[in-house]
Amino acid sequence: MLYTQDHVFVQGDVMSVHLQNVSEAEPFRSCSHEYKVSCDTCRLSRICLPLALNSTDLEHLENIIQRSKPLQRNELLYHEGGPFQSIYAVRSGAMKAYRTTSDGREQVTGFYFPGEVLGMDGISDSAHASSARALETSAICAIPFDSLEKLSALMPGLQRHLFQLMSREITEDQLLITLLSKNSADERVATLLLSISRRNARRHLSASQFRLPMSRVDIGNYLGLTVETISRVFSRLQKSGILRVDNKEIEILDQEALQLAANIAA
Amino acid sequence: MLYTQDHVFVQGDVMSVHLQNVSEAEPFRSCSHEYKVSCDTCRLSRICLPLALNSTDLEHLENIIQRSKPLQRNELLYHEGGPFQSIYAVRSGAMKAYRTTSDGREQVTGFYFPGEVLGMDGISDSAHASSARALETSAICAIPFDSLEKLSALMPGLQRHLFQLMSREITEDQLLITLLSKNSADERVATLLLSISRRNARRHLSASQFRLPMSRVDIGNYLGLTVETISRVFSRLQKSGILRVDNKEIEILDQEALQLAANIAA
DNA sequence: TGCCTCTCTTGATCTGCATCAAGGCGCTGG
DNA sequence: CCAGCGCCTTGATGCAGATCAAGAGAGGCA
Repeated sequence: MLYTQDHVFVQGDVMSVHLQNVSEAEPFRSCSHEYKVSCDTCRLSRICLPLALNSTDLEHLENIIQRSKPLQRNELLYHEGGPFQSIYAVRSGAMKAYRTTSDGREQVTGFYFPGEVLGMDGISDSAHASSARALETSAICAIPFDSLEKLSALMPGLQRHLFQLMSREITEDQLLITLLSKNSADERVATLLLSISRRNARRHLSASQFRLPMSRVDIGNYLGLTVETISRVFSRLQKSGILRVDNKEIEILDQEALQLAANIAA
Repeated sequence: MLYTQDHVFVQGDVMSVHLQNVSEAEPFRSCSHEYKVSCDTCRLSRICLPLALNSTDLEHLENIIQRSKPLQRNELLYHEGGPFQSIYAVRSGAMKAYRTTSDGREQVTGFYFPGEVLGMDGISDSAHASSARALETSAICAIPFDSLEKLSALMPGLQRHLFQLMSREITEDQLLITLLSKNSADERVATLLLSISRRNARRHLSASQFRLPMSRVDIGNYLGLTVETISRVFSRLQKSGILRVDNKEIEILDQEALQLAANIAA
């Protein structure tokens, strides 16, 4: 129905095709020279792995990280039920994670920007509990989890960092739960915009002007609202002078008013 | 949270004793002989600590676990913003976890029954991101996290179980997100009842008859609904012959119909 | 024993968002 | 260049659940 459109159109088939073809299906298995990047030259390392790792430790970590050619828009990174092997760090682009309900609808559970890590929900039973798809062309680092486990037993800082990363994911999910349970449509949208704004700032990008990588459908899905409502909220916020909206281009004109509109805990 | 029924759990339910002395403020700081219990005699160990730990490992784990006198109904176990020191396993009774929004309202983020572990949201920044309160008289095992970290670096099985435990929490939060975002009042309530039923079954209690430890207010809060709606849904489910409701006593008369009413992915 | 308070239930009404419907804009490919 | 399809916007209407209101139980305590 409403939410199925971009989902019906491909996935399953494309994925199974990919699964037959080694290089496509397991893009991270063979990392070629061309995508070689190292953590210590990565501009995101401060965000992505803010470990107090010494250089030998960092080298060990780098040795297990795999990179592949970038994912194109709408390409799947992993899918629900598929074998869990790695967690993933976004290097560039943007991803969405979602699960599919029994009646075939999607629930978007999160958006992931450069420096952020996804895929940790697959650890508990060795299968991914959600799917992840590129919202635009995206470069991803895959970190094989079994190697990571072994390494982190040897490197206390890494172990702690992993626990913290997962704990943060829990905290953020709880914030979303609260948002869905207690806040109005306007508040939800305002909160999402502020979240994106903050995450941009963390990467030294503009906190007030950015392009949304996701569609209105995805936003609505994530926030438990319909496309129409998202569209109306954007119009409303624009009319009241808080935002300038031009399709996916957003400019926050009045940060304080937006914060007020979000009306949530810190 | 929802859907926890058949997972593998980790931790420690059980436990041992020790500690130095007691105060109301830090109930676990001090604990005495009287609360001595050991993991290997705990009826919940299969649920709480299904580790393939050998007896030496188990002994090590037990040595770090602290127990105190039971919490009374409405007593706080930890509170939002308070220093994070331990994660907690419920031995008996029931707990709720919740966060407080900026405008002072509560959002219940989970209910925890014997054998289940809570408090992991505090790891990321050394302060609890939520509060936890006893719904009834409850016995709790505290597991100091720094000791647990050190132990788990030495015991690969323990490390893995911790990762799995946290991953499971993420997965369950995502199911709640989906429930709040996509399901009707009836579906939400039915899903919660089924979740509680399954978790009872896991502890070899009746899956069809039980007493809800939480109030209608807490249920509504957790499910993003008002008390009145919860009450009406209970009445409706009773009228249709699916439940027998007598205040907090619930009997599931038609499991299949309830499952149908829940209408969610497995 | 009876009062007080807290929790739950039920009814009446209101409202925010979903749903239904229609049209516009901006790609992309012929 | 236009056709067609995604994607977005806007308007009209409907409905699930919130809100408001009023009692009824049930437990704690004097």
